[in-house]
Amino acid sequence: MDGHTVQLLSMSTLAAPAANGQAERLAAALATLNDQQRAAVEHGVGLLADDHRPLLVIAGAGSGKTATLAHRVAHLIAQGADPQRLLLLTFSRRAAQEMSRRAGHVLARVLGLKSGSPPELPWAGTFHGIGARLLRQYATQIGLQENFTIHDRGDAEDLMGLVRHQLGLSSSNRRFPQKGTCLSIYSRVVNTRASLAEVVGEAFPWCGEWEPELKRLFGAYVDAKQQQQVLDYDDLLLYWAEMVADPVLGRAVGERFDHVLVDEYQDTNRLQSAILLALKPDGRGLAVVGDDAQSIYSFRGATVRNILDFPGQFAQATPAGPVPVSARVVTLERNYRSTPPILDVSNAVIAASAERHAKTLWTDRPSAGRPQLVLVPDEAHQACWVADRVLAHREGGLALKSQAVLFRTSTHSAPLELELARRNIPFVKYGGLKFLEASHVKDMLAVLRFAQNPRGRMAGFRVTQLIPGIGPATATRLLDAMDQAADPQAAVRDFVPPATAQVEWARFAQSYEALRQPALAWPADMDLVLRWYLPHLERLHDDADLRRGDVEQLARLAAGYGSRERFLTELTLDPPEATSDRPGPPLLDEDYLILSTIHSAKGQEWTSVHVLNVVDGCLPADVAHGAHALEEERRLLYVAMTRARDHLHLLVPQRFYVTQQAARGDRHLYAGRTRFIPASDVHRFEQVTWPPPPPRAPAVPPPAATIDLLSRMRASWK
DNA sequence: GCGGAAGTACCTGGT
DNA sequence: GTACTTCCGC
Repeated sequence: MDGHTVQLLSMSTLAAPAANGQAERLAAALATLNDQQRAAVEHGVGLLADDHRPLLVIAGAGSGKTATLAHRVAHLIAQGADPQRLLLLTFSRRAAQEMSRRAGHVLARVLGLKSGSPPELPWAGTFHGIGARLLRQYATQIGLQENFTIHDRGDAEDLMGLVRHQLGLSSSNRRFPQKGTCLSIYSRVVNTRASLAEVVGEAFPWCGEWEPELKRLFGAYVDAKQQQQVLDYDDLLLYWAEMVADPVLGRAVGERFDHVLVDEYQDTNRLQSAILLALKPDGRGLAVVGDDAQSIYSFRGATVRNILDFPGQFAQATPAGPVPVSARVVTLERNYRSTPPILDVSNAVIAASAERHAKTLWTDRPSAGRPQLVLVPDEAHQACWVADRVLAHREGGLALKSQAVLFRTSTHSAPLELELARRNIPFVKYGGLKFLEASHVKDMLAVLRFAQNPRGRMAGFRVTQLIPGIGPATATRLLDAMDQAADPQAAVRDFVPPATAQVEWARFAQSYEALRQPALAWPADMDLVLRWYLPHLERLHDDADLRRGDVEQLARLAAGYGSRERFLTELTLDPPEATSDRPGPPLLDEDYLILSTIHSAKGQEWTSVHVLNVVDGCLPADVAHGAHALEEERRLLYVAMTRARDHLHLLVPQRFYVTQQAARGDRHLYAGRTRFIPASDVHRFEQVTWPPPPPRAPAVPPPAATIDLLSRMRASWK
């Protein structure tokens, strides 16, 4: 446990609420809130402590949601709550960091701490991150080994693919769903707690004929994971949910926390709400915050029903038996972020939404110019225009960091990235291709994971095949031998490789032995892995130089973690955003433009926001079929627009080259403005066409002289 | 059984 | 453009 926490604990327990000016500082902090925010902060705390109802805060975009949660945390602790018994859950890593930072800030102020020591909340994190921590702590009670490793999406897909192959479902004359699709179906079943039949019927109707095979596949997939002591992302929630569903363990875990606060509740799924309900069946100490208009993760099984159903889920014990208790609901509608014209267009977009909580944001910010709807010929011009505007804003005194460019799909920013690089405008991109997806990074991590958990076959399979002369068959023979051995390491030592692989095998076995030494002090592991892997990297890749940079970057990253286990877990749950093949992330103190997918932008705000490709086919994405999916696309546009404080620019490229076509293809289509901004709403925008239609070129009279060019051409061959 | 070559189907969002 | 499969020579 770190020093901050201990310090906090003693301060809050020793200090009576009124001591040393704390009450005044708390009152001053609360005075910065509006009535609704204060109601959310004070509910069930201090003088209102006998109100035990759970709390639901419906918080519109820019309504000070994070500030409200942060103040509630500070208020709780100032009133004597133990920070170590406070569980603060978010669904994304970025949101968790922001929440911790903000809460720590308010807390430091209220408790009168020196600004140099920002207090930390030990149990603030994502559902998945907290789940991983709890499962490791209770591993032995639930039949897991403490050294279990975690599969990211790629590993999980590969394992699914392997099992799919083993069951004979992969021969190409059968059109069985791809491994990625299989994993999506499986994941959805787990996260929505629905039956396979329901999920296939509703979300994957084209896979209906394969239901019995899918069931068999998923059973084998679960067996494989258990055999290997690996958990996938879904397991972090599933095992947590199953653990707390047990009355004894559920009570034990639930009683560790006096208060449970959940951010972005509209993006939680059934499994997550089941966890909360099991932790706090009477709702005491439970507070959730969300906005149904910003629900954009239904592809991950999130459901707005969690918010809608929240008020009626709880029962509290009384002498006469359990009595249903309804949640206190507080709605935050006042927007502190955007100018009235931005709010106006955002409200217009979401007003057409089919089903939603009636809620209209208002602000008393002074009015300003209308948002721009910018017509450009194509994506190249779009990139040019955005780069121009970004620079113009910066000339006007607006730092790059206060500006963001948002887009539906990671690839949409490619032309812009080129243009920015060309003009030397630094930027950082969020979302999209990950560092961890590069094959050389995967190789390195697989070695570490194989050392951490010798029963993890995916890691072992990958690593051993790096050795020349060892292919799938030999790798399988090794892993089988390890499976059957009481001591897997002995199986490595005794393994007899094919003759062609002998030298390299010995080199590997030696490194593996060293990596398995308990005395090995992290991050010394990294040096061992590097020494073994670099020769393979050189041999396997033409662009080894570039890749070596990534691998060394990974080694530097490793030094920042306390142990191999921490490194692997944290890296899987919190992957670094970018590979270093691009100009590279600028230093932290530099100024840089933000590029982000709309999904990754949630909860953020910028003074100026550009949204790319606001055309049908991109937003809504053309893969979004069905009314349900379309509504989610609408909310995506709403989320994008409500990120803007002062300037909002929506870009509409008219001609759109079709990606995913043969090289040199020039298929394109003429896209239309997104259907979410109908003609009747266009007047709310300032309309811009760029470049402006060129003025007619003045006619130039042809010169009088003429030459016989054609005969000269013929003459040159004679 | 391995590894390279050739052919083919896919392509969102994030833990 | 990539990832995965099949094919073929060693």
